[in-house]
Amino acid sequence: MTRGSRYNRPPTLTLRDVSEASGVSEMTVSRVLRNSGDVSAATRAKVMAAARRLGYVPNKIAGSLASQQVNLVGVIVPSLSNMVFPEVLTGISDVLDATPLQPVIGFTDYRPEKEETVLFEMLSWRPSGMIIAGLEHSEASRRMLENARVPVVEIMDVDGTPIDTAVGISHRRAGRMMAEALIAAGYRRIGFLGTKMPLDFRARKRLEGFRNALRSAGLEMADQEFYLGGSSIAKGREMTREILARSPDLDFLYYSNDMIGAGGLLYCIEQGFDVPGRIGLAGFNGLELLEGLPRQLATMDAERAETGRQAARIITERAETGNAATAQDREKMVIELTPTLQYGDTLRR
Amino acid sequence: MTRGSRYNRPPTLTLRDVSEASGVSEMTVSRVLRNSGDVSAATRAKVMAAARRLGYVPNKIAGSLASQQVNLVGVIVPSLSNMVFPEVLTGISDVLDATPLQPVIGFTDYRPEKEETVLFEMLSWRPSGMIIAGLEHSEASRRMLENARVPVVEIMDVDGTPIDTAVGISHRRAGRMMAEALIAAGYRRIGFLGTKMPLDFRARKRLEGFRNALRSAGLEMADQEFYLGGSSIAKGREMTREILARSPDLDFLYYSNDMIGAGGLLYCIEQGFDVPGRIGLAGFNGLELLEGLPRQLATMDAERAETGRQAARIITERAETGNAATAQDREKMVIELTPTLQYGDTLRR
DNA sequence: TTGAAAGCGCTAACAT
DNA sequence: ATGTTAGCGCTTTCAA
Repeated sequence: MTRGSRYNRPPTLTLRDVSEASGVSEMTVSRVLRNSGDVSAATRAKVMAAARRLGYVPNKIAGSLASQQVNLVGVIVPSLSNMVFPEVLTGISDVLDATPLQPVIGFTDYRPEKEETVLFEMLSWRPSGMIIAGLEHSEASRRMLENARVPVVEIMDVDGTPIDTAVGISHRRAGRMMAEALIAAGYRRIGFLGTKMPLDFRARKRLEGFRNALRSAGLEMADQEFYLGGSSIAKGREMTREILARSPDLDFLYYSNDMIGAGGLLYCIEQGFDVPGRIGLAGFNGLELLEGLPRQLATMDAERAETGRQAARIITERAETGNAATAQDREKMVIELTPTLQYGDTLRR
Repeated sequence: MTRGSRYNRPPTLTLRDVSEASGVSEMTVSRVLRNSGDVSAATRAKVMAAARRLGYVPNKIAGSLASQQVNLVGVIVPSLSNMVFPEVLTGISDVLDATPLQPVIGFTDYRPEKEETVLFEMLSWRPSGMIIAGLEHSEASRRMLENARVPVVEIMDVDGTPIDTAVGISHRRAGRMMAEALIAAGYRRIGFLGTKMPLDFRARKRLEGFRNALRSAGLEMADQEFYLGGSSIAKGREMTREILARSPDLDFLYYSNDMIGAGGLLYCIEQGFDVPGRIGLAGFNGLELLEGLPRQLATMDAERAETGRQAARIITERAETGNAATAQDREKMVIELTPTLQYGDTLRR
């Protein structure tokens, strides 16, 4: 049977082609192309020339099957739309770029079923590690991650029990910190504006932490406004109008993200409100992209790039030391990063 | 030699484990798990139960090697940071989600060498298709794409010769359209503000088209300002201050993207300029996220999501009809989408 | 409807 | 420094 005859598809080049073209055995060609083992400079040159001339591209499918090594790291995040995940991915890339590992990205759209599908799909490629947003997963997803025999890093949340390792900020603490800051600044009639999305656990935890801190200070949330769909400046503007129409005496508005916070800020400025005197405002995320607004919104930076970098580093280290250290035989580890409060121009000190 | 003994790594489950657990041959297990061929309901049930119980995850590496089919589509874009590529990716995902194909994303950071590396890496996985931003590639990259024997769709630009198929808007035409609109509106002293990045070919083509249209109308660009680094509202504000300090008589500012355009808009409003009377402004991209600013910036929408959808559709169709139709034996095809001019509140009609 | 055999393209392990 | 052999886990093909 001649090569390729099993399929009615034109075969791409193989090691064998390079071997024939260079007069060097397949095995040695393989060694040259992987920079592995001792190969004389002369043969190396012959092989490289032949490979380049033919335009040979190695087949990683075959290579990975043979070596039982796949230099991919699965990364699962909710979406790209809200600006926060691109920064995490950048952090991950920055670290992996210096290694043989390559990130492969998947999206859940905040839907557990989709997370399950994407995860199954990724694990079927036998990656060297998994980085996944959040600590809340379906039972099936947890089991898959536990059985996968690869290092697993859950990112952007540490409020809960990780499968293996978690890196990120505590959103409960972030909410609490913001509440404490604005109480200290003397604000008392506090409103909250945020997403209705029941599956954004991190937003929910921030709200919980915020509310608990208010209670500890003997305060209650005075009013709140929830919305569906994507965050935008326009949405924040509209919601702010509504909550203030209903509760004109609010003296602080806490937004679940900077995008809607920016809308609120623009609205308040237009209305001529004294910010931060008559009313204070704060968002969450520390979006650089909003710098340059007429005033700087108070916010809390979530250490996104650093989270990505640390997660990638953990995977890299463990992938190097062999796959001995996996979810099974390793103690759970939590790395909590500390968010920074930025007062900006919308929160009195 | 017992299974796995070649490696000192604990093996994950294989078909053979499911076969043994269910008392059905490996081959039939494979058929069940792929929904292929005729299998009796009884055996199917047995197999599914065993697979689920064991938590079996198929090994796509092995499967793809055997079947010579890889259900991956490589997608290469410059970056995620500037908001435009996430939308393209969303369009691609929307279409691929209904197929067995999965996107795999790579970034070039606008660097041809990195594009080359990423492309080589991707092709080594033998994907079913490639989607890549732009028409400008290094010689090596072009050759790789030509020899890859997979459908190739170049996106977001049609000003040039595609390797195989191109989908997107003409940036030259976009620049020209904007120039014609503002000339028709009576603006005459025109300034340009944009990125210095020599490798952002699309931004450059827009500028070329814009300039050519000015010349056709007997006008010259009155002043221009270039910057390095990422686009932000703050940057746009700063640049606008500078260009107007230097050339106070400008009556129109054309920004190479909406982000810096937004900064310019905020600056002009603050300065109390009559926009669009005394001075008109326009950006490029149609970023939804900026809706909600005090005024709506004139812009031109680049059909990003639609570009992604069409590209994905092309790959899907060709992947189905077998790999016969590849870059080699197919005529080059260009699909030009038409951008829409949005006047907003900053461009007189 | 089910099974057995061969082989996808490469690399680990073991010669030489 | 180079070559030989076996096999990675699955699917195609062919036989029963």
